[in-house]
Amino acid sequence: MRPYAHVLEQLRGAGLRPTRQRLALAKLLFDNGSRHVTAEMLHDEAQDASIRVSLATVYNTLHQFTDAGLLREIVVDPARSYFDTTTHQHGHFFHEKNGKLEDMPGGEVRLLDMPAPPEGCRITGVDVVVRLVDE
Amino acid sequence: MRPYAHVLEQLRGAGLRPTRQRLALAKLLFDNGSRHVTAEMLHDEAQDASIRVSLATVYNTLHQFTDAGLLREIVVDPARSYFDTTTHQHGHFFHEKNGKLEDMPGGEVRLLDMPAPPEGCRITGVDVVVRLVDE
DNA sequence: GTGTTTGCAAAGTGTTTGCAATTTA
DNA sequence: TAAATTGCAAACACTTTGCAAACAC
Repeated sequence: MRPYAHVLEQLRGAGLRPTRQRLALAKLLFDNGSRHVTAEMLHDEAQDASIRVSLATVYNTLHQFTDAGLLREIVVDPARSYFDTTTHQHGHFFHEKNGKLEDMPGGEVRLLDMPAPPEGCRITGVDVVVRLVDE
Repeated sequence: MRPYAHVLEQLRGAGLRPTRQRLALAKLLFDNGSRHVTAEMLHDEAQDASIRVSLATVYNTLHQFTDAGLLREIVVDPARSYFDTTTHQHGHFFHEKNGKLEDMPGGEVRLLDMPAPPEGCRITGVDVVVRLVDE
């Protein structure tokens, strides 16, 4: 459980007003441990919790939180964007059958023999996705 | 340069007739070394080479080639799908600025301390993408 | 009050699909 | 000739945008 004040602080730091919608979405995202959500999943969840918020605002909020460093966008599925509440470097298991995404246990993933990046380029992130099917 | 007969063979093996469109696209894809293309890129290229082929057919062909094991789909950009002519396991550098994708040199990427997949699951692929920006 | 944020509906983007015409074997 | 393939345009799913109304400070 992340302390609630932390989010308020981060929002302020990013110049984002703590509106009803943003606070409610932050609560859903950060009060339930490590999470991996799509815009639609979060929107449905808000509806279920009787939080009135439009899908457009959910999209905006997810991107604003990502820009503020509260979320990390994970690209695994060409059809939709996932957002991860765990922002430090770590790998993922992706279940192709049902679209479920989960953190790989065991902390940071390290690569053996990582080549140097091309001349003049800086690494902004290393994504490791292990794709799974039921057997 | 992959021998041309190889593609014909693979197409036949997958039950795909070697049509004018498929052969022309195969030529563009496999006669120029390691390539990373989107449907639109390949379509434009075909146009430039005066090959009449519709975008829908390019999409179909890319997926048929992928199912036949001639291509590998790489998910790096929520906005579009990339297809890689190198099908064995290897990592990628992705230039966020211009959307260029390139193979990481040095052969297969190995992960340190890879945790076992969840119970009852089989690994179908390991994707490693290093994201880059110019500095 | 002033500037930000929201919600709606419309527009946008990449991709897929239905179906008649064409092509392959 | 029978079955597969193509091309077009329409349909699709997800995401973004324009703008008036609502809200935060």
